[in-house]
Amino acid sequence: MSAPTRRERLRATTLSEIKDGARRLLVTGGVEAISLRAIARDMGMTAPAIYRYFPNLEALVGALAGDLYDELRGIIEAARDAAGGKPVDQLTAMCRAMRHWAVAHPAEFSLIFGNPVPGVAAFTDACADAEHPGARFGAVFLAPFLALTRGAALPGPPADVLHQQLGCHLTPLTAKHGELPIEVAYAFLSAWTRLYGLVAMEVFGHLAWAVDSPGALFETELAALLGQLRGAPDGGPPAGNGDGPPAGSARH
Amino acid sequence: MSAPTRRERLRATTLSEIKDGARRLLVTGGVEAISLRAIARDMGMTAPAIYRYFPNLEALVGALAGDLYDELRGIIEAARDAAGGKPVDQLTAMCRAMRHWAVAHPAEFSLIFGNPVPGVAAFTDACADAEHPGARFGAVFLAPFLALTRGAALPGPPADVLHQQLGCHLTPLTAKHGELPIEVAYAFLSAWTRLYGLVAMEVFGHLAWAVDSPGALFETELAALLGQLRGAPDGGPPAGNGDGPPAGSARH
DNA sequence: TAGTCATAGTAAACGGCGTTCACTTCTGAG
DNA sequence: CTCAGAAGTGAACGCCGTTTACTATGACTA
Repeated sequence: MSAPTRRERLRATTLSEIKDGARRLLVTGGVEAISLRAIARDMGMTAPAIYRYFPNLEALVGALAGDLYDELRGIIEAARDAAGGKPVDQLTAMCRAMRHWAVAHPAEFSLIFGNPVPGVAAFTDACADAEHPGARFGAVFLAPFLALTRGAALPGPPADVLHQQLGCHLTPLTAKHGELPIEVAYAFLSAWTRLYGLVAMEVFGHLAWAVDSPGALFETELAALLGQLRGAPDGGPPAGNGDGPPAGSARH
Repeated sequence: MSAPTRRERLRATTLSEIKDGARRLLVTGGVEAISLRAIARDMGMTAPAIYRYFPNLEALVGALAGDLYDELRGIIEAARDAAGGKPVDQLTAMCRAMRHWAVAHPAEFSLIFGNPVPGVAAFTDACADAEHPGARFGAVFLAPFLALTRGAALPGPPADVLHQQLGCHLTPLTAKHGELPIEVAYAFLSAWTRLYGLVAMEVFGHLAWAVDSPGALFETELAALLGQLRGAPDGGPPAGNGDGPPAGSARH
């Protein structure tokens, strides 16, 4: 298994060249610009040859989405590892890395976090249990979140109200991560949807009518969110020691 | 100007028939399923005839997006008007109406609130100042929001910190609505992005890995959000007197 | 009423697309 | 050396958006 044959090497390079071409088209023209004929043309091939590597266009787009999930997850994990040991700094760096990647790669972000595209939807549904890419994302954010909120007075309704309102509707989340207190699970989902809403609205252009520099709004919102989690009175910034600007004006 | 000629009447009906067909295709197959040839086929026409009504496919999709904006805005305004005079009840009803429409019409929601689609992006950029559809949406939510938060102790950083961090980056929003205190503008944007993130994640299927009944999470989150705005200690539900379920399990 | 003219529609065509099928070339294992 | 299978080609089918030339017809005017 150690020595790949010559054919296997050629196949691997061709496969990655196909996905590189697909991503180039995605970046320049959006999802609908990805076409087998254009990819093959850029490679000096003909379109039917791609069918030796993917059963159809949708499967190619799905595989591309999977690669993008892994890429973003790696970036976020790297930001976490470079942020020191304090959970609040780790979470801050991870959220900033997420936004930074999304703003720098809007087409890629749209592919994996926007409208379900046929290929991506199939890819998302196919691995719905343990290896779901969204679930792995959640797990990455969940660990420092748990560390941060351990023993803290979380915002939101008290546990009994949560049990009454949410009941067992969070089982898909709690079943994956052992015994997760319901107030922690709720606080995590609340924070995750807040982060998503902020980043997605910026990337999709739905914030341009109201905000001049979305980066500033993001930093303010991030500070408020992490401050609320720690029970702070919504005060100062969360120790922006890492790479991101504590109160800057990120450029798009 | 009162009596439209026969030709004008025919033209109007044909135009709405075209948009009806486009919407039908949008609902059944997503944005990429909208095709001039399919619309014309359903109408018993040929595709080039549609060019008498729209310069190209993108313009048709943009017009459809504009209609959907108006439809959703009308529904939200109706929910507001049916919710009585208390701002908190109005906001509750409006948020519920927004989610209800989004869940009931995922394709339409995706078209106007998801990834920028060529035609929709052009439509969105074209009227970027006063008549921006997102801006009119914001205005609809802004009025009861202002009434609710008047004199209340808003969550989030104090005004001086906001001035330092956000500075004049909120001018696109404040310039449209007179003198808007910066803490109100920030609280409004924070609430709006939270609502968007919650609804968009549910509609796009990005919440299925964690939550069983997104409706329950929505109700909990909505109660917490409105409770925070009123300065309440994150307690009881916000007087669900209207139509929506106070703690129900909305079906998808 | 007869004439004119813009309007609404058609048919044909062009290029691009995903996908299939028959066919050729070439690699690598026995 | 042989040969099965992998990789790639070319042609074709049906779909698509869009353009062009052309026709019928409703509406206004002399």
